[in-house]
Amino acid sequence: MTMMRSSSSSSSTLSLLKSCKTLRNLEQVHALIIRKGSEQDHVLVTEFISICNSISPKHVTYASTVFDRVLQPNIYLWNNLLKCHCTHSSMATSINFFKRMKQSCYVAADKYTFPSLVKACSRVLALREGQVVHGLIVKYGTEFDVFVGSSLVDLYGKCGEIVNARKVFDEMLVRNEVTWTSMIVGYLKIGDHLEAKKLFDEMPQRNVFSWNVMINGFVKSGDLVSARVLFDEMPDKSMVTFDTLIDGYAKSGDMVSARSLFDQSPEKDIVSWSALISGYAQNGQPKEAVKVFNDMLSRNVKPDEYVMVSLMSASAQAGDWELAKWVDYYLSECSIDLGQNHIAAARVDMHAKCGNLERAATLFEKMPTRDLISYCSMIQGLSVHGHAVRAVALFQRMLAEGLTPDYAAFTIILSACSHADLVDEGCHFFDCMINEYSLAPLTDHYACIVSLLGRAGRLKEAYDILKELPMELHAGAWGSLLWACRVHGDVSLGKEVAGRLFKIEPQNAANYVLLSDIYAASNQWSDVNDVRNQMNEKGIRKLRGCSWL
DNA sequence: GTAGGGTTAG
Repeated sequence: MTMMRSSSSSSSTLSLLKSCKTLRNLEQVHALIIRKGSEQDHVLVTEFISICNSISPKHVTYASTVFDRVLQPNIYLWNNLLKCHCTHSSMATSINFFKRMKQSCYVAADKYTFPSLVKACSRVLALREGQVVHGLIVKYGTEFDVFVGSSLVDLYGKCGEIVNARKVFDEMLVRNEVTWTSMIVGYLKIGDHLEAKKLFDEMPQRNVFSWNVMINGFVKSGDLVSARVLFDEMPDKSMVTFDTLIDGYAKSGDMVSARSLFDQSPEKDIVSWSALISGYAQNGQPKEAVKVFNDMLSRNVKPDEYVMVSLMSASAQAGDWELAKWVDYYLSECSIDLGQNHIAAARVDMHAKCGNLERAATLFEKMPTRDLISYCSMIQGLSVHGHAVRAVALFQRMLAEGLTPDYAAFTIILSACSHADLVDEGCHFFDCMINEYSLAPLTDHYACIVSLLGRAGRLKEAYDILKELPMELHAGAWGSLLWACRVHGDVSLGKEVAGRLFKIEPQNAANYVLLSDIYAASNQWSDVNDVRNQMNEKGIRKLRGCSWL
């Protein structure tokens, strides 16, 4: 403050302003501006707004109040606060602010006004609003500015309006790397990799963005070979370049390449660590994921929400109760926003899969709103740990809350019923799936319902469900029905079912053995012999329990 | 005399 008092000229206030790092600093300089009667100093207020914007998105309102005290804001001021709104507020807020600006008789929009406004539209793919802005751009005569043009190419490209994007691009008088890159993004967006690559090869200058965009385009389309070729050609790779390809390898399941590139990467940022951890978790190597996570901690890299979600998924898969407890504790201590549904759902899922059902239930109930994902995590947790009745009750509650179950939700509830022989409930949900939610059951759903009916001895009902379906898709369900026929000694249905199974999987010894057992159980020894002869004729050998290890 | 804009990754 002593330093502030001694400063008298506007330029020293300006440099003080530039050195502000926190809201507290800003407030102090703000007080100084007021005391010195500089509230109408356009340069100072412009800088103030810009600093507000860079310190935190939350300070847009603060910037607005300072702006509102300026009697005749000039174009710099309007444009600067418009930019704040465009980067942090909703598109509607930004457009409303722009309307206020248009009504002000002191200023006219210029070429600096529009790029951020177009970006506000492109961010939310608001094509209609973007087109209106494009009209204004022409009206104000700013369409030949390279920044304005690039923003329009970006808007149309991101909205999939490739013809309009190209039209703007072709009509521009000056194009730079950003213009070309935006055009390439447009072609990649509609999946035209050939045209994208053509532009990439044609463009006079490339920067790091252009390379990364093109590499990412190949990665997204699954063409990791082309991505790698470009990667190896690229002169000055950035962190993003490594991140993109490491993540591409990890998502495609090629953890060997992902790991090797990660090890080559000169620095490792949070995105690379996250890609590797998530890759191991998604590819069934939870232990490896945890190892990488520990390695990351030991290098003092702070995990973020992406990393924590992957780590929770790994803990859930590994069923590692101790690890789950530690992760839970870590989450409660760190600054990650635990209110987000996908994080809460992952947390519930982790505890449920690790068998800590009470903790899962507590977290589940504490969620402000429960979505389908978190319900399913909780229901599945109850089901696999033997609480089918609670699982059914929770499923009912989910329906009562008005959530719409999908295929996966029905698989979970039918399998819960099937594990606990809840026949009536299972039949009810199966019926509900078809008639109330208009979902045609898939293989897994048929397998659950048939095994459920079969174990309950309701063989005819199971048969009636299956007989109308294309057999090839449901061999498993037919097999489970045959098993039920053996358990309940139904010879005639067993013969019928086995006959069908022999047609679609003639080499599966288990079906012959089951039929032969069915005959044997009712003392039809000549039929037993017939089945054995059939097996011999077809050269099928009964598989003995064996292990390759 | 002094100020401002557009393109990439999980």
